[in-house]
Amino acid sequence: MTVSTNSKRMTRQRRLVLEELKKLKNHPSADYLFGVVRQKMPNISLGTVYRNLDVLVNSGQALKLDLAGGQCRYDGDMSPHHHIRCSVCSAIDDLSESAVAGIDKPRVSGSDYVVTGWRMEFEGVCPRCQRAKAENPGSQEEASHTVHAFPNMSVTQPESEE
Amino acid sequence: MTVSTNSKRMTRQRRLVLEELKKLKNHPSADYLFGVVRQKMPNISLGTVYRNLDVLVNSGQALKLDLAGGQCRYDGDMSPHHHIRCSVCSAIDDLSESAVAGIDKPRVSGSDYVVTGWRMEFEGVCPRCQRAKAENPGSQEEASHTVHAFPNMSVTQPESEE
DNA sequence: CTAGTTGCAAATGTTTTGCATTCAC
DNA sequence: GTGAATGCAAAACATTTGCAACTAG
Repeated sequence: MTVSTNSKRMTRQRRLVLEELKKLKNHPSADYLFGVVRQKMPNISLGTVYRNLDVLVNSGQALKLDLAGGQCRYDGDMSPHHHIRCSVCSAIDDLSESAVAGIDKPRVSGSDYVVTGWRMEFEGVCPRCQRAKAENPGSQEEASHTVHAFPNMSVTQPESEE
Repeated sequence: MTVSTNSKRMTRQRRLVLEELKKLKNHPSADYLFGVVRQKMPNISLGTVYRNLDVLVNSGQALKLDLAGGQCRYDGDMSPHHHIRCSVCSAIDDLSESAVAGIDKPRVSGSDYVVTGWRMEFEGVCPRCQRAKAENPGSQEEASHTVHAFPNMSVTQPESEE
C-alpha cells in the first residue's frame, strides 16, 4: 500500500509521468496518461504509471479524483477548484470556486466522527454532449442516480444562470 | 446499462433484497447485502443482488453511494442527509443536514455545462477507530489525499458515545 | 403462455502485486 | 554496491453479462 519513506529516486519514468500530467488539462485516467507517456517512452508499463501517480499524489504534487464512474482520474493542478463531470461522456472539467455559490467551508458539528475533510463533485452535461443530444434526441440518458439532483433544474437550459 | 421497461415482477429475491436493504442501517455494499440475504435464501446469487439493487436505485427506492474507496454502497434511507466515511475502516454513517453548516443548495454559474446535480461526502475517523488509534498509535493512517482537507481542524473533538 | 428473472460462470475493466532485472544515487 | 524502481504478467477486486432454465402474472 503506497510508498511512505522519502528516499525517492527521480527516474526517467517518474519524471515523464509527472511532466505529462502537469501538461494535460483533461484530468486523465491512469490508462489515458499511460497512452500519452508511452509515445515518448514506448517501454514504460501501466503499473509504473500507477505507481508513480501514487507517489505524486502522496507527495502532494497531484490530486487523485475518486469521482463517480469507476475509473479514477488525476489532476496536476493543485490550486483549489471544483470539478464537474459530464454524465454522458465522463469528461471532467474544472469549476472555479467563484462559479459555485452556496458552499462555504462546510463545518460539521454533533458528530462523533473526527472530521478530516470533504469531497464534492458536480454532475452535468458538457457543451459537446448538449449539442449531440440536440441533434440526436434518441440517445439514452445516463442520469446516474448517485447524486443529489437539482429538483427544478430542467435539463434544457443551455447556459442562462439561475 | 440497467433495466428500462417498467414491467417489473416482484420475485422472492427482489422482495428480499429490498426488505433487507431497508432494514440495514450500515450502508452495505452489494457483497455485504449478498451475505445477509443469503442467510434467508441460500441459493440467491450475487448477480441477482446487483441486478435488484439496480432496479431499486432506478425506481427511486434506494440510493447508490458511489463514494471514494472503490466499492459502491447502498442506502435504503431516501430522506435527505449527508454521509461521512471513516478513512480507516470505511464505515459509512449518516450526517444530518442540520449537522453541516456552510452548505446551501449549491448554485453554479458561468459554466457551459448544464448542471444536473452534485455529490458530497465527508471523511473522518469513526469513534471506534479513534479509540483503536489511541491504544495503538503505531497503525498507519490512510489520509486518502482525495479530499479537501480541513486545514486547521484539529483532530480532537471526541464527543464520545457508542 | 411468455417475457422478465434467476443462478451460474465466464467476462470485463481497473488497479495492485510478485518477482527477477535494472538503475539512480 | 544496494535498495528503490521498473517491466511484465498474473492476481485481485468489483461489477456486468450471456445463456439456459425457471416463474410471476
